[in-house]
Amino acid sequence: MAPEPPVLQRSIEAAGYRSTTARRSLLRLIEGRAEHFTAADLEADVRRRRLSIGRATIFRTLELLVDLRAVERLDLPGGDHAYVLCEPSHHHHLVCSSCGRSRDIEDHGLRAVVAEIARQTDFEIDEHRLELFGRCRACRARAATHERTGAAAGDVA
Amino acid sequence: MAPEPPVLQRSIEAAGYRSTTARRSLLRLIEGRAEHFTAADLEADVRRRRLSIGRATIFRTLELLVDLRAVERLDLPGGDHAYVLCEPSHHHHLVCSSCGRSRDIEDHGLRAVVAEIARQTDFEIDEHRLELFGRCRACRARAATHERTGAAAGDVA
DNA sequence: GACGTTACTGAGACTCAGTATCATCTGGAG
DNA sequence: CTCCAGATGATACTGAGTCTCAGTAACGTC
Repeated sequence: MAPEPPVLQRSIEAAGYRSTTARRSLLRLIEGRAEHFTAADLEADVRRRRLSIGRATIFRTLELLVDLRAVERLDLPGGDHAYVLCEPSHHHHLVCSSCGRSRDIEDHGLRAVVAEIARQTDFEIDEHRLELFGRCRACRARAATHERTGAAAGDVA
Repeated sequence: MAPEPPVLQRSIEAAGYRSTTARRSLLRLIEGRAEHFTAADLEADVRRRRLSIGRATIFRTLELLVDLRAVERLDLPGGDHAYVLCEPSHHHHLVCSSCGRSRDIEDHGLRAVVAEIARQTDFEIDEHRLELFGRCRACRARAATHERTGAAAGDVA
């Protein structure tokens, strides 16, 4: 939860893109988010802060960040799309379906599994995507507490 | 990999749903597809054969089949959704990005990887999705042949 | 076979994410 | 300061998927 430096902005500049007001604002908003968010969330954020940034620009910026691998687009179980800030290396995501936070996860033997599948099926696998959904420790703890104290079963969305 | 009997229809009936004309037609169309397909593909099919089935019904039927786990919805790398006919057990998909065919794949050690991730992150993982994309043997062979000549002795089907 | 219940249906309006177009603006190199 | 490609925002558009609702048909019962 450290207030991140403008790391996204540097990636953008390093890649030769212009540093514009719209982009800077969006990057700041995105960097402030711990959880995954949808394009609509981001748009709402923009409106709330009275920034005048067009919808198109929001999508363009997200696309840009996805290209730079600074943000990844993920497919939630419901079928919606969301974005998460992440490290620009190959990895996967573990998303807490209760609080929405996500964390990057490394290989953990997956590479071997994929290789094995490739061998057995005789496919040349050039892309794989693993997405995991569950509940993090904090959320489980919170749920347990609520149950015990008999707080009127408030489940969150 | 067998010339399917109306197995989908049986699932529908077994689950207590009605066997209607619209459903039967759709099921036949779906069972005739080896590759993954989008809702739009299916709709085009319907139109081509002059069947009068509403868009809503197409989506409703797909949803039904997804519920029955007879069909799975998958997220293609481009972000579109597609559906594939599949076994009603937990498994994953390996999709050939060249010919579009997909095949179900089993565990191959993935379960262990997921368990390991759960242990290390202290998440309670209740859903995971692995999708693999690549090129199947046949397509690789075909590509190689085309490169070498213009047409040669074809194996494959 | 006729009947009644109710699940299912098609048409079409609607929503909402994402894209395309285009006239205007602006960052930053020179 | 000048210049212009790259960026922007307004707006129209697209296309997937949903909702509604009046009408239809499947199927158990008599």
